[in-house]
Amino acid sequence: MLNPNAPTSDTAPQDALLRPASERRDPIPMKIDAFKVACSSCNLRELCLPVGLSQPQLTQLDTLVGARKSVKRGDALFHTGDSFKSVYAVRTGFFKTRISSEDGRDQVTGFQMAGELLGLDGISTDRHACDAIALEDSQVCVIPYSQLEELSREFSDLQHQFHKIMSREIVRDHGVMLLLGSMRAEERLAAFLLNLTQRLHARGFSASALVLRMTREEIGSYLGLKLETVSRTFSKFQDEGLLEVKQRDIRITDEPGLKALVNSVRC
Amino acid sequence: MLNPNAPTSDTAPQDALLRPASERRDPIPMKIDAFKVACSSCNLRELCLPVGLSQPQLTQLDTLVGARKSVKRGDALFHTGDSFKSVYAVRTGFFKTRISSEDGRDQVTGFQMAGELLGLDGISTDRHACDAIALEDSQVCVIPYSQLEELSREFSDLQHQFHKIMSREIVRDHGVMLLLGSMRAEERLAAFLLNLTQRLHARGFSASALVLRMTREEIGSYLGLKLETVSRTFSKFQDEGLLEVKQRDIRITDEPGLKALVNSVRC
DNA sequence: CGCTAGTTTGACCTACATCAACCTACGTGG
DNA sequence: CCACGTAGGTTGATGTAGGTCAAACTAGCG
Repeated sequence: MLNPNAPTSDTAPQDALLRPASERRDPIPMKIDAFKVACSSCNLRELCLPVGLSQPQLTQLDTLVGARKSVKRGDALFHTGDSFKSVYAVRTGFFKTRISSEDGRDQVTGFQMAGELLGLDGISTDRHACDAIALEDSQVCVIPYSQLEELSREFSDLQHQFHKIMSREIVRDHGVMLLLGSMRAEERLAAFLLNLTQRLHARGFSASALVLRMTREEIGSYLGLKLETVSRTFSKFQDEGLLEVKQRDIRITDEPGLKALVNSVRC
Repeated sequence: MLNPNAPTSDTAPQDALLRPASERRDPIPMKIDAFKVACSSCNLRELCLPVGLSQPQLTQLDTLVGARKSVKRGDALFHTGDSFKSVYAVRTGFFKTRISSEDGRDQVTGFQMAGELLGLDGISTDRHACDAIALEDSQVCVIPYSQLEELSREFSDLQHQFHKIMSREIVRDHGVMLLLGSMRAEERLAAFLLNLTQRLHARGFSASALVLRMTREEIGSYLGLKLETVSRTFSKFQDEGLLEVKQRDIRITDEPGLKALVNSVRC
C-alpha cells in the first residue's frame, strides 16, 4: 500500500480530509460562498469543536467559523507574541507547537492533527505564547475568539465542549509531564507512538502503520531526548521486533509489546 | 524574623489569609450565614476568579460560591476518578496535585497557593484526573461547576476570566515541559524557586525568603529529579552564595545569580 | 548528478540516579 | 522533661542512561 496512513475500511469518515491538501477535493459547499466553512457538513465534526451540538446549533456555528486558511509546510500559523484574535481548528495537515526560552533552546509542546484546536494558549495574555508550525501543507478553520465566547454564552453545549477541549489539553500536558519527569527513553518513545496511532485510528487510519510527519529532532524535542537517542531507540525497537522502521514509515508489529513497555516499571 | 513568609510592608493585602488556618481570624462575613463565602469581600479577589469583575457581578458570584471546605494537612481534596462537580479556589494553605501511572510512579504536576484554582482537569471527562493533596491545613472555596458555567453565560467578564485561568494553566504546563525537557538540575531548581517567590510576592510576601511547604521528594517529583539531587543542588547553591538553606527555610541571597542560571545555556 | 537535510551508528563522556550511611528535627509517651 | 522513634534531609561512593562528538549513509530535489 502506497499510503500506510490510508483509512481502514471499517471507520473511514473523512479520508479525503486527511490527505495532503493537493489531493483533496472539497465536497460541494452548502453555502454559496465557496470559501466559507460549514461545520455542519464537516467530516471532522465528531472530533472537533462541534461535538455534541444539535443541527440548529451547528448552523449557528457555521456563521462563526469565518474562513479557512492555508499554511505551507514549514510556515507558521502564528508566532509567539502575535496578537491573539482566533483559535484554529486543523482541517487538513499536521502542526507542531513549540516554545523557546531566552537562550534559544526550544521545546516542542505538541503535535496537532485534523480536528484539534490550536491557539488556546493565547487567551491568557491576548498574545500567542508559542509558535505553531505546519509540518506539511495544511489548512485550518479560523475561529474568531470573541465570537466563540459570544456564541458559547448562547449555547451551553458549545460552551461545555469548549471547556472540555481546554481541560483535555491540561490533562494531556500533565501526562507529558509524567512522561518527561519519570519515563526512560524507550517508554517515552513507545508512549509517543501509541498516542499517535490511537489518535490516527480515531480518524479512520490504521492503528498499526503510520508516516511520521516530524523529524527525529522534533520527536526528541517533544520527548526530552536528543535526536540520536530517538534514532537509536527506533533501531532498538526494530531489533526487538516491535516495529518496522523505514525512515519515517513506521509499522507496529507488536503492539502488546509496545504497550507493555509503557506500563512496566523498569525491564 | 520568625515567619520569613511574612508580608512585605508595601504590598500586604491579605496577610491573614496566608497564615495557617489555625492562626487566621475571618473578617465579619457580609452575609448572615457565617459559612457562606463572599468573593466580593475576599482579599484574594484580585488574584482569583473574580479578577476584573464589577461590584454587581461580584455579588452574583457570591451566590455561586457555596461553601468553604477545610482540608487537613496530608488529606486529599479530591482523588483521581472522583466524580467532578466543582472547581476549588485555594483560600488558605497549600496544595500539590499529582498523577500516577499504572505502575505506581507518580508525578507532581503543580503546587497551588491562595487564589489559585484546583480541579480544572476534571471538566474533560467529568472525573478528576489527578489527586489534590493539602501540604498544610488548608481551606478552599467550593465553586459548583455547573453554576459557574451558567453564570459565565450571563457575565462575559466572568467567562473571559475563567478562560484566561484555564489558558494560563496550559501556558504554565508548557513552561514545565520546557523545564523537564531541556533544563539541567540547577536550572530547574532555580526556575522553581524563582517561580515560587514570584507568586508569593504577588501575594504580599517577601520575594527573598520563603518556607517550603513540600518535601525534597515532592520538589524532585515536580522537577523530574531524585530527592538526593534536589538536596545536593540546594547545598551547591548555598556553597555558591546564592541561597541560605536551613531545611525548609530558604533565603535567596543572590537573586540575579539565580536568574542568570535560568537564562544561561550551560555554565 | 551533486547538494542538502535528515538519519543512523559508533566511541566516549557526564549529569544524574542509585545505594548506603548518617544526621537532624520534631512529636509522642514514659 | 527527656528519650526515643520516625520522617525527612544530607553526603559520599559508584553505576548508567542518555548526551556529545564525529563519521558515514540515504533520499529528495533543483
